[in-house]
Amino acid sequence: MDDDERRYEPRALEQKWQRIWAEERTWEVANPGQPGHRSDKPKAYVLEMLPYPSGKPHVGHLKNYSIGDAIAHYRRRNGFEVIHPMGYDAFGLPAENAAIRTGEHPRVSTERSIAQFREQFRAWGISIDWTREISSHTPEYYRWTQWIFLKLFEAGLAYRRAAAVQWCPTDATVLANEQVVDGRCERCGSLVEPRNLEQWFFKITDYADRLLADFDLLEDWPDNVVTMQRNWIGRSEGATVVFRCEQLELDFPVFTTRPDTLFGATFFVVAPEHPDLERLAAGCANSDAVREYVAAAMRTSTGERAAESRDKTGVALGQTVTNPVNGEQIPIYVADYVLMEYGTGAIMAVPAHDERDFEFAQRFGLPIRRVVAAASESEGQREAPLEAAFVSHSEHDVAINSGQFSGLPSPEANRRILDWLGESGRGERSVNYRLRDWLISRQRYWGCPIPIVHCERCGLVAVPEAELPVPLPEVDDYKPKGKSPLAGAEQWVAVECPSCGGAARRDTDTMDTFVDSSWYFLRYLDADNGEAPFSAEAADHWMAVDQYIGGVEHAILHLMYARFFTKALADIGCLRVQEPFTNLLTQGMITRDGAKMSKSVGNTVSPATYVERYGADAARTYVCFMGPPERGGDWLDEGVEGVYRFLRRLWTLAVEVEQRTERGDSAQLAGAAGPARDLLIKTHWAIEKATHDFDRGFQLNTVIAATMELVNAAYRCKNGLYDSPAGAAALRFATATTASLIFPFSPHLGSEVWEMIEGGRVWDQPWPRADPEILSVERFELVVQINGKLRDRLSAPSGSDRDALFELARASPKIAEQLADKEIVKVIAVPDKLLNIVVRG
RNA sequence: GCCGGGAUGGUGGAAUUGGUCAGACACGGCCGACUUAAAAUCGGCUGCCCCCAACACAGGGCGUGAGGGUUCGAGUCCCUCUCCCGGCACCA
Repeated sequence: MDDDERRYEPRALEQKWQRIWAEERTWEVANPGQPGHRSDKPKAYVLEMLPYPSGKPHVGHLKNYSIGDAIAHYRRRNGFEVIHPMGYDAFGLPAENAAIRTGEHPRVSTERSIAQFREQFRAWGISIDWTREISSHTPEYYRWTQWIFLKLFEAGLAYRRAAAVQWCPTDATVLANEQVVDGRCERCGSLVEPRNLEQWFFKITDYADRLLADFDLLEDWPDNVVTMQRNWIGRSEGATVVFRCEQLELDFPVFTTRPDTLFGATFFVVAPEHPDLERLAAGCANSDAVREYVAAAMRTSTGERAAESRDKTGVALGQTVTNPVNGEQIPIYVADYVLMEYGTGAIMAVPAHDERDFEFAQRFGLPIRRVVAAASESEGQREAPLEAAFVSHSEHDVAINSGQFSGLPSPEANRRILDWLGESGRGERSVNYRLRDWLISRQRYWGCPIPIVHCERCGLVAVPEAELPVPLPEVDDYKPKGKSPLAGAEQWVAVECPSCGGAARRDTDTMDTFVDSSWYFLRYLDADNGEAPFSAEAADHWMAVDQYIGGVEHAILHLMYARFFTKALADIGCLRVQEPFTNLLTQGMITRDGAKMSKSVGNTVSPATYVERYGADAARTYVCFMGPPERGGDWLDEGVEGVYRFLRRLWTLAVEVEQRTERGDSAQLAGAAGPARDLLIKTHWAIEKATHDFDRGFQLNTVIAATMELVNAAYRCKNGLYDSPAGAAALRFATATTASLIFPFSPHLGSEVWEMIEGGRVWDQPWPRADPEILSVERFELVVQINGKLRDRLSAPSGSDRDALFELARASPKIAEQLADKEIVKVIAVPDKLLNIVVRG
C-alpha cells in the first residue's frame, strides 16, 4: 500500500466508524418485552445532563459527553447493557429573547440549534441510542410535562397562592427563590423587586425531610453538592413559642432555635408584611409612621433589604406582648430585618445573644439582659455590660438570670424550659426550613403551558387528560409586558370550562423550564409511549440512573428539583425508586487563559475547529487527559496537539506491526523472554492500571497516561522484537491492548487499530484483564534504608521474610559500611518492598 | 461570619491511600539524529543547590504554602497559621 494512504487521517477513519455504528445501530438497547431485550445482562444507565441547545456545542459539552461516553463504553465492555440516550432542554429564555430581537420564532432557532448539536454529537462519535432522543419543546414531550403537572395538582402538590414573589424587571417574569442570586436575577443580573402576585407553586417543602434523609440512599455524590443541598434546605430544630398581646387578644407564635434564651427576650419584632400588622398599628399613636415604614419596606428591593452593612431600622408599635416564661410585657416593633418568609414572620428578640437583635437594641436603646454565660466566667464577668452579643453553642454554657432555671447547663435548661412551656400549652418543639416552595409560573412565551382553566364559577379547573397537550399557541408578539405573551392569543385563551361548560380562560403562564428537565431521564426510557409519560415496566427496569454526569452549577436547582419530582412521582405511584441519580460526577469547568470562556472576552474555544483539525478522538481524549474529571483545567492548543501526536504514534505503530508480524501467533507469548517479556509485563501493568483507575472514581487522565506509557515502551523495544516470534507476538498484544484501552476515549482509532491487528469489533470484546501471574515477579528490587534514608537497592527474591532480607542487606558492601560500629535498634520490613534498619551511634 | 474543597517543577497534573532517593504522563524548553534546509518524525536531557578550572562520572545537601508534632519512615495522619477557589448568609 502507498505510504500516503497509511497516514493517520482522522476524518476518513472517524467517518467510517460513525457510518458503521449508525448502520448497525450499535448503541441501541431494547426495553423489557421488546425484541432484542437483553435480560441476561445487568443494566447500567449512564446519563449526562441534557444540553440547552443554543448555537453550537462548546467545550463544556465536549468534556461532559466525552467523560460520559468513556464511562458508557467502559460499562458495556464490563458486561453491562448500557442505556445512553440524548435529548434537548429546548424551552427557555435565551431563544425567546433572541426572538424578540430578530423576529425569528424561537422554535425555528431552537430546532436549528438542535440539528447542530445532533450533528456534532455524531461527529464526536458519542455512543448514543438515537431511538430515544427527546426534546422538551415538542408537543409529544410537553404533553407529559402537563400530565405530570395535573397529577401534582390532584395530589395537592401544585397549588396557586398569592405571595410576595421576586420579580425580574428585565426579563419581566417572576423567578424561583433558587434563581435569585445576591438579590439579582441569576440570568440577566437585574435587581429583583418584590411583588405580591398569585402564582403556581410546587410543594417541595413537604419533601424537605425526605430530601435530607435520602442522601443516605445515594452511593457516590460529591460532598460539596450534598452540603450545598443541605444548606439550601436549611433544616433547623427548635421550638414554637407563643407570645400573647393582651390588649388585642392576639397570639403571636414565634420560632426559635434557642428556647434557653427566652428569659432574655426584651422586645418583639414583626416583619413589615405581617398580616396582623394593620390591627397592631390601628390603635397606636404611631400608626402613620408604621404605615410609612411598611410602604418604604415594600419598595425596597429584596437584595437591598438583605444587605448586611445596612443599619437596622424599625418603628415601635406602642403595643406589648407577654413573655410566656416570666409574664413580662415587652414592646413590639416592626422592622424589615425580620423576614415574613421564614418562620412565622415574627421573632422574640434576645439582644444579649443574637447579633441582629443586639444591633437593633443598641440603636433603639432597648434593654440587653444576659441569660447565658460560659461556665468559666466569673460573677463579675457575667454582670459586666456586653460589648457584643454573646452567641455560643457550647455545652459548657450555663443559664443565668433565668428564674428557676438559673444555674442549669444550657442544654438542660433548653429541655426543661421546653417541657415546662409544653405543659402549659405555650410552646412546643418544632422544625423550620429555609427551603421555600418552588415557584414555577413564568410570564413568558417559550415554555410549557400550564394546563389549567380559570372559571369564574368553578375556580381552577384541570384540563382533562384526554385534551392534552394544551398546545403552545402562536403569537405575534413575544415581548413580555408584565403578563405572559400567551395572553395575546385570544382565541386560545377563551375556552369552555371543562367542568361547567361556561366561558372560561386558560392559564396564560408557562412553566419554569426546570420543570421540563426534572423528569426527562424518565422519558428516555420509553420515548415513544403515547399512553403515558413512561411505562412502569421500563422505569422499573432502567431506573435509577447509575451514573449521572454534569456541571456543578446545577448542584442545587436541577438536582434538587429532579430529586423532588422522583419522590413525588413515586408517591403518585408512577415510579418505584426514591432517588433518580445513584452516582453523580460533577465535572470541572474548562477555562481559557485562566478565565471563564465568554463571547464578550473572546476566549471561546469551538470544539468543531479542533475536531476538524485533529479529529474527534484527539479532542475527546484531550479533555479527559487534562486532569481528573471533577477538576477544571485550562484549554491549551498544545495539549490537544500532544494527544494528537500520541494517537498518531499509536496509528504508526499499528501499521508497522500489522505489516511486519503475522496474526494468530499469540501462543508464542508464553515463551517470551527478555525485552519481549518486559513488554508483555508492561502490557499487563497498563491493563491493571487502567482498570484500577477507571474503578476508582474515573481517574480518566491516568488511564490515558497508562496507554501512553505502553506505547512509549513499545516504541523503545520494537526494532529488536520483530525478528523473534515471541517478540512479534508481544508487540501485537501490546498494540491491540492499547487500542482496547484507549477505545473509551478514542473510539474510532481504537476500533480501527483493533480491526487491523486482531480483526473484528473492539466494542464486542470484554474489557481486558491483567494476568496476576505475569505481574507477580520472582525477584523484586529491595530498598534498603538506614534510619529512613535510602542507602542501597538490591535484588531480592519475592516473599522473603524479614530475616532473609536483613541478611541480604548486611551482605551489601554499602550497607555493611554504614552499619559498622553502629548498634542496630530495630529492623522494619515491608514485604516485597523495603527494609529499614534503625541504628544508634 | 458559617460550610465545603484546595495549595506539589516553568505549566497541567502523578504518587497503587503511611513505605523504592517525590515529580508518572503530557505541555513548554534545551540538545542530537534524519534533511541542501525547514517542518514533521525518531532519540536524549530537563526540581533547586553544593563539591569541580571545566566536562563527564560519582558523591553530598535541600525540596510537596508556613511553623510545630506523631512515626523506624509523612506530599499522605494530628495541631496552629497564611493564601486561593466554590457555596450559603439579617433564616431567628
